[in-house]
Amino acid sequence: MSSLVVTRFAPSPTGMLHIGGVRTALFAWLFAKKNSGRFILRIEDTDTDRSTEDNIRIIEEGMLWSGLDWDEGPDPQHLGSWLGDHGPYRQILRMDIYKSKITELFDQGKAYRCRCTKESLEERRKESERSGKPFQYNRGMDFGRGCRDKHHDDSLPSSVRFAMPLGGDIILEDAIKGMIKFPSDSLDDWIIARWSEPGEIGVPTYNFSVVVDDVAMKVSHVIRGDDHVANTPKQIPLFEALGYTLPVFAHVPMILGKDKQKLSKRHGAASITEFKDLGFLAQAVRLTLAKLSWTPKIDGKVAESAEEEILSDAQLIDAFNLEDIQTSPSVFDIDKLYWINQKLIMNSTNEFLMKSLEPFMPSVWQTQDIAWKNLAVSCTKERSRTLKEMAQSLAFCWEAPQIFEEKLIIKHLTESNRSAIRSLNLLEDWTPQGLRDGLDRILFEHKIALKDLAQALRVALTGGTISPPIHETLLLLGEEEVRRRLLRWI
RNA sequence: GGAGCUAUCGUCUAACGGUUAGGACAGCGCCCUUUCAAGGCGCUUGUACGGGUUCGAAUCCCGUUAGCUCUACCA
Repeated sequence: MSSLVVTRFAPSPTGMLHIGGVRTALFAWLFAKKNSGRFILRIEDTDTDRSTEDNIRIIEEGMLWSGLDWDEGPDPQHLGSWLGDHGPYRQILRMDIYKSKITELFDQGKAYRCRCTKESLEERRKESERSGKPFQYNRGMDFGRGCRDKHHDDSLPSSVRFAMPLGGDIILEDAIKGMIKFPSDSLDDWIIARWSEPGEIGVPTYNFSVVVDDVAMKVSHVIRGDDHVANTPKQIPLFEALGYTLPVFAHVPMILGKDKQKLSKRHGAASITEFKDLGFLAQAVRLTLAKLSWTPKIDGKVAESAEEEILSDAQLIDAFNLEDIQTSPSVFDIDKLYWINQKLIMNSTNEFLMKSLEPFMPSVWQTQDIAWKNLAVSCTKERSRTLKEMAQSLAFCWEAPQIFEEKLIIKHLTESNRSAIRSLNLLEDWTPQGLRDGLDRILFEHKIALKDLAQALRVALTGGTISPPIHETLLLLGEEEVRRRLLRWI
């Protein structure tokens, strides 16, 4: 029995990677890193209707973009092959293992064939509900009416149920939530394998395969969403029936939207791809998510200033521990993400930003020389919350204004400002220093203030009143383009 | 209906049972200023409710209310 920490993220391929899933994965990832353990990505695709290759790809790409790399799981380089020794990491490919475990349970009398049809179950459910009781298979007024003691063989179609303990409590020792007690009689004999033809064992359900896989993959810490708390008392007796020792369970609180409902598309972005397309940095997403329901303590202290809120991955990993995670859910506030993203952009190197900006830029971006890109990035990195905004604030470089608002023309392109613009048009020295001197001279000669000339130039050159500082705006456009755009105003 | 979880500014959160209930985001105001930002300074707003325990409760206990999760041959 090794003491190696192994965590896993086990999403089902539903067509998108949800931000809440990423947060859960992040905690599992941080915990593995913190303890020099291993992190597994496993695909839970026992619901064959929803699981497609494309949907699995979406999960892999989302995880990769988020920077949550896995030690075991699908090999992103080679489709269909696996990283790690406990594969395959798709449940649909592990049927043989599940079936052999179910056979084991049969042999020990801990599982049984159930011939109750959906129709008869539905009828009993209604009967229970009519008398104000919830329906539980082989519990309450349904007790003794099922197949538990009938010892059915597989000669007829059947599903498979797990014989849950009767009476007493099931205790969950949760690393985050503490001890939680569930009365056994609030549960029932649940289905572990779906309906199947005679002689067969059907496709196992989630609660069964998750237990078998977590043990087979030597998962030491099951870190998952709060929505699984109520599943755990079903799973605990199954671990025991299979002779397994229990992993450590840690249920992390949910992430809610502004209306305190589970976060979804209705709240704006919910899938990780949307955050990427909005121009957020993966690190900003990680930091923001990490700080929901968890407060990192650096040297035993929580952040006491804005600067201390901005933490590196290394600091996150170093500070991480399960005990500090909150037990209450938290609302996802995209404003905080915007703020963190902006801070991170400001702190980023120009080189990193140049590269990160590529997907948001027109193709001409790639052909610009390094000095120009450096200038472009350095004069916009403090004025953009996202990469997308950064790209937008540089759009004037390749998009000459087509229309000019009358109001702006009247206000800024006055005769005196235009005469200064005419002088600018005659400037010869377009080196940064030459331009600076030239502008100073023009301001002096025309007796106008920099802010007036700057605004007039912004309108003339970009069609708007917002652009990088005016020297940089001129330099980015370049002598030739500036002259071209000034033509109609002189 | 049953089982479970949760409850501090609008949001994220801090607070050995003793603090003027602290910080961050957002909002607002002022300063700086070449537009927009960034930066600086300041302000507004909070312990869900009701009972206990205690010299003393945001903190411990009970109840209420509200929200969420599970209650599937979904995961």
